[in-house]
Amino acid sequence: MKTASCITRFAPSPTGHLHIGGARTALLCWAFAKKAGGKFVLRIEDTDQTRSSASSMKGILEDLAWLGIEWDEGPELEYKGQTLGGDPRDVGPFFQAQRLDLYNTHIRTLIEEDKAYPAFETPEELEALRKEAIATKTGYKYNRAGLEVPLEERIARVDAGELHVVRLKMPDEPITVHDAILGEVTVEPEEFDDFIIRKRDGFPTYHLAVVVDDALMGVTHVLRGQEHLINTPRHIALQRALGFDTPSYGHMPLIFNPDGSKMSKRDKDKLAKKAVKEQGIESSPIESMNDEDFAAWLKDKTCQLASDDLIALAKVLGITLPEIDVEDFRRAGYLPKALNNYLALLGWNPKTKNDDGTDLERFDMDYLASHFSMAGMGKGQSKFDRVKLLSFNSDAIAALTDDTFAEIWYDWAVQYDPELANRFDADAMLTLAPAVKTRCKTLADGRGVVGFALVADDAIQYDGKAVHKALIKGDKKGLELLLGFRAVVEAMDDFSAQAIEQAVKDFAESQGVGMGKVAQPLRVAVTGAAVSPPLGQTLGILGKKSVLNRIDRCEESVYSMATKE
RNA sequence: GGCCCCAUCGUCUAGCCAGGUCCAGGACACCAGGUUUUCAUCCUGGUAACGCGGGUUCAAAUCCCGCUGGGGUCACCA
Repeated sequence: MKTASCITRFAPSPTGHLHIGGARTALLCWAFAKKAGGKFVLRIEDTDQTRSSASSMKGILEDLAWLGIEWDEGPELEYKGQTLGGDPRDVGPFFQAQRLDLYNTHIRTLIEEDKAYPAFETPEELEALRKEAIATKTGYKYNRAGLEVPLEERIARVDAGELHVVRLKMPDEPITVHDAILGEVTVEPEEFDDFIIRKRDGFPTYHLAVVVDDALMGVTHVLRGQEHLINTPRHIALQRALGFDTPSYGHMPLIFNPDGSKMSKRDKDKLAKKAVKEQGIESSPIESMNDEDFAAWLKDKTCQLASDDLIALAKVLGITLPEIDVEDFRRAGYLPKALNNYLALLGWNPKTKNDDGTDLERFDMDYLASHFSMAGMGKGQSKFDRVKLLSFNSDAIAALTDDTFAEIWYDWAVQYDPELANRFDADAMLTLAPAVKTRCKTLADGRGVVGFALVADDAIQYDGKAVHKALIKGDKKGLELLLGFRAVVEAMDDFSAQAIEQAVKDFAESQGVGMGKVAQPLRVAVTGAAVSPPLGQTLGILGKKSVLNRIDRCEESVYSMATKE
């Protein structure tokens, strides 16, 4: 095995979509490796047979690839004509379930060297002991009963095929973690018991697998969430028992919701359940689910819906689900660039000034890969501020060229908003691009900006207030100007945005009024509202015929409103 | 509850390690004004924080202690 100067890894368990917190961990691991000129390894921790799934694994790989967090080694994935992953150092496989022999070899060694031992208690027995400990308010610790069994008997029982777990004999000494972010953290031996390294089902526990794999894959730096800090002394003990080197550790602070709660996938279900109750819905409003399952889901606080069902439900309820998984952010129309930038900044700071003296906050993946350093890592937990992310995202969208925006928007729509993609093809979206780009914070927002073009000419809902203000108020000058300009439109051959703008300007001048006097009635007439993209673009998107239709329809609607008064 | 980690504007943070240049800087949000045919963009300005209490020191956001608060963890999950 060849060991590079720096090898980091991201090791998700394939039990669901990639959580946004996981994405940040992966991003910083990636950045750390890139900066050091090392390698970033992806490993799949699928030792929990009951919860792991191949589809989750695939989803996580795709999410990472979409973000642009490319792994040098690991499971292979074809993405946009590129192959990610591979095994150039021959350290695979990268699925823990395929590495059982490796783990068992090491476990056997530990047992032979009397550093680990089989234990025969059933989960039920241990649970009883644990409950007793809680009842008497003493901390629970495994009582080492497995060690009481004479060695020969242990061997005999194992050989006889009796179900057992294997536990590590924890050393009776304090263990210090030298953490790159938090400094030295020492934990006393009383805090640990002989934890399980192999389960009854023969699979290693996370602790054993992670230590063996990190060592065998040559991992030099482990960057992970702070929830693992207490595990690290266990891992160090395991490394010492196995004769492995201890890698450098860095435990980064966790990310929370703005209200301080954990960012959990369940938040989505929670919100949906609340909306269902508020709206008094009693039977399943979506086809893919029957009433029975719906009721069961509603009743059980911990019950989670499949992603597709949840999305369908949210649509019916008219609610926006909170984004928690990378997949949610993709669907909502965030750009990887903005998401990565925001994520990196959540807990890491480049500590660099821009030329104008402000702090550097906006940077891309190249910058991260060439400037990331542990020195910039913060220690405090942070809250996920969607509003700031939205700001990053709108800026990233606005900075796109029209061509790129149209391409990205179209691809997004094909995948997440087919209705939109049907109404506007890629060329139409290019026409829309200048109008939409600066007006949407996410790709999903784009729909709202061009909403006026999505309804049929005879289906426009006129905003009474806007109609009144622009067309009726005063001496009906608004309506007169509108009808006057209708003739101009009819005579136009070139119906481009520029030509329209010019025509409006010329017409206003000829009538001796300000541009607004012509523009607003026109805007209200064709969109139904007082707000829309610039007139040239608005009319251009609709096309000449549609504009004339809408002006006529508006005229009728004004007469009917006037009659009512 | 035990153990462990953390603590600067509403939020993310710079400053803290090597105390004075900090009546604390930036970003997002918010408020006001300007540009604009509306909206958005953009520009200008503004409001806003060192959790509390002790120490050490000529001097503390920065060092020490306590408290409070937040978080993690205590699985045959990872």
